[in-house]
Amino acid sequence: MNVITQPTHIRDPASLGTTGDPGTTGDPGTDGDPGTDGDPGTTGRPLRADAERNRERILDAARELFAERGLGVTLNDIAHHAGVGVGTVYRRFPDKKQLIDSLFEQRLEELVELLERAVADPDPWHGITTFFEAALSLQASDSGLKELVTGMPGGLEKARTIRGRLMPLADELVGRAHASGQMHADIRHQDMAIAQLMLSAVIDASRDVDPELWRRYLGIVLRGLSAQPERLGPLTPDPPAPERVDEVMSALPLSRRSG
Amino acid sequence: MNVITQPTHIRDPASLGTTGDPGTTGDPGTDGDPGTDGDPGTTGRPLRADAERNRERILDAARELFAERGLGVTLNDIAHHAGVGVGTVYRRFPDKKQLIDSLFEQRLEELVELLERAVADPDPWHGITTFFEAALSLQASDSGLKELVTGMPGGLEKARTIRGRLMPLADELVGRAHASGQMHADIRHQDMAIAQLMLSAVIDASRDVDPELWRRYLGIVLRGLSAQPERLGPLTPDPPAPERVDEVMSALPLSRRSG
DNA sequence: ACAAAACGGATACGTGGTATCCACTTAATT
DNA sequence: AATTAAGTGGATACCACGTATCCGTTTTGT
Repeated sequence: MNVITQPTHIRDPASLGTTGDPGTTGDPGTDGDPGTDGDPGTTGRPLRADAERNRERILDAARELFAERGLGVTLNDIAHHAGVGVGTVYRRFPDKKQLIDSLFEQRLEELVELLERAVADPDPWHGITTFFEAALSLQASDSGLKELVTGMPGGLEKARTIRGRLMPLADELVGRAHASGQMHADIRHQDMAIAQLMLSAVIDASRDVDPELWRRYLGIVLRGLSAQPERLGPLTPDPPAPERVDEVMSALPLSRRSG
Repeated sequence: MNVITQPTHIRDPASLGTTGDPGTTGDPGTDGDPGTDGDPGTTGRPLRADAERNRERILDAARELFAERGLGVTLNDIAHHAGVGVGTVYRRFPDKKQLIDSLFEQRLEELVELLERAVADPDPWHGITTFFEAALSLQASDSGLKELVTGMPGGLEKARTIRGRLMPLADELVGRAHASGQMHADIRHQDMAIAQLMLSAVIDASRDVDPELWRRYLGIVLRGLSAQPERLGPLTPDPPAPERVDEVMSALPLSRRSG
């Protein structure tokens, strides 16, 4: 399930009314583009009160559903959850990409701030651990955010550029941790990203079994990154019960590509 | 993309010929079940020479494609790659599940052997590292195997039971490593599985950028599991170039569940 | 009261998978 | 070589599910 499925309709003008479609053949739509209706917020004209109300509702529903089920939810789902018709959603947001963009811009900004705060921490290692904890915590509570950070759904540029802003900060942070002798010498800042990726996998897989499980494996990974692992605290929480390991292992999505 | 998509056809008898389907309405098939044709290998009657040849071809193609692209490949893909028609594949293998089962039973057995050998290793830690290396190496070179080990596609029982056989062995192995003081005291055998899962994510994500990258992160994870991380060797290979981190982060499949 | 704006949801349309059917080809047997 | 059962192939039915449209109806603002 690609998060942003390729637009499929795009009715070939030549095919208008050639494939059946009883009763709709003639008379192009009156709603299709009634005077640059789309793009509210850029155009000056304010939305009608009910429209604005619905816009909010849609945004709320989208936020909730994306967080809960990831970016894979359909606009129909969102519409239903918001208590409006599909048409309303599509009038407001030309496609899912724009809806996601307008929703997550701010959330992604949070990540940057988190990392900036980590860099500013007088104790670099403390900065690193708290950053990981905070960032993963966000991802654990918001599937949509997680997918924006790891999987790059379709062509969301926003996610890419944000990752571009994170990189130099991570570099700085790792540099400081090296200087203070707390980070193992052969760790590079790129490893922070891959660590995130590994832990994201745990978040994903264990969400239903123990939503806090990632903390344990963050502990293990941090030991692997640290120059003085013996100084780090005990692992929490406990590992999954042996009977449930299977559940965790089985909860991962599978790879793509078919032809 | 679920690996084993629910069968969709299963033509409702009542709907025969009610939805159009010009020219096919009457006269049930002559090929549908000509005297228990299916299940070759259990039934005594040997296959005709060409049929047997095609069976091999299909198996080869399936092996190759599953390894290369994961269990998501369609039977049509396999048929084409084998140079036979789809019908031929479906006559030989009632559905994809059986094809997978007959292909991977042996491969999964290999994993068990690998772990048994690790348990037998006089140096438990050496056993652990070599097991991880061998198992992940297998997974890196065979997407299908990887998916059987982590994602449990649909209802493949075989994978589940194999994992059941792995567990006690892992327990034994971790016990020995504890006894020899090489494994960190608070590690449990369940953590081996989750470590696999994390590293599988790296394998998946980095396959196109650097297929050996998982070794570096295995190194980091092993440091996190070890009681004496300072004794472990340097990390290899190097991390991905900063410009390529994005590629890796973006290569992960996304979560499932829609409604 | 009236027009413009917005609504809603049935429905077209596309994609991409599974599985079928039957006219034709081929191996095995006589 | 003739016969025929076994096997083949691939166009096609069929379905699930997603996106996006269209237009009769409802609501808002003046």
